[in-house]
Amino acid sequence: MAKWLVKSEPSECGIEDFVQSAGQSIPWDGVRNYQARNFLAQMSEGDDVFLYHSSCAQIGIAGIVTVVNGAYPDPTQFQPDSPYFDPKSTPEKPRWQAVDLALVRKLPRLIPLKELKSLPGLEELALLRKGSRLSVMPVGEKEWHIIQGHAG
DNA sequence: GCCAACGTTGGC
DNA sequence: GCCAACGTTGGC
Repeated sequence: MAKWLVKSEPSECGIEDFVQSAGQSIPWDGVRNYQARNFLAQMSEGDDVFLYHSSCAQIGIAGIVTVVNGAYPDPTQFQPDSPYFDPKSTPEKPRWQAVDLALVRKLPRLIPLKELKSLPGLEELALLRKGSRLSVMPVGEKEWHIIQGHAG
């Protein structure tokens, strides 16, 4: 099973939203970057995903979620009122994808970005590469275990 | 708020 | 196809 990491501002959708959704899935929509979209499309049911909090007071990995529904056309691209509306996309040829995610567990403590940067063996992690703005990215098995082991 | 890095757009 | 201008991301 593949492993992934998704970024989100907790004010938009963070680990607390998953905790409060009580096992219900949350649509992961609004991704409007082609590289991120391509990774979304590769997600399969049962894949595990790190949830990363960005642009906030406590930046870092906050929890683990899982893919409960693989990629489907992101409905927000067809909604004129949505901030994610894309007039160039059509239902016949949808441009953007979404997946459904649900909580696995909130980490006992958030792993701060600074700490991730200090961990040996994470040099390949796209998250830590300079200038990386990718919001959906694969995580290697090795990196996954390093991070999860560190989370305790 | 600042600013570096990046992605996208659009004129040519 | 090139590339400058612009908008966005995201850490600090």
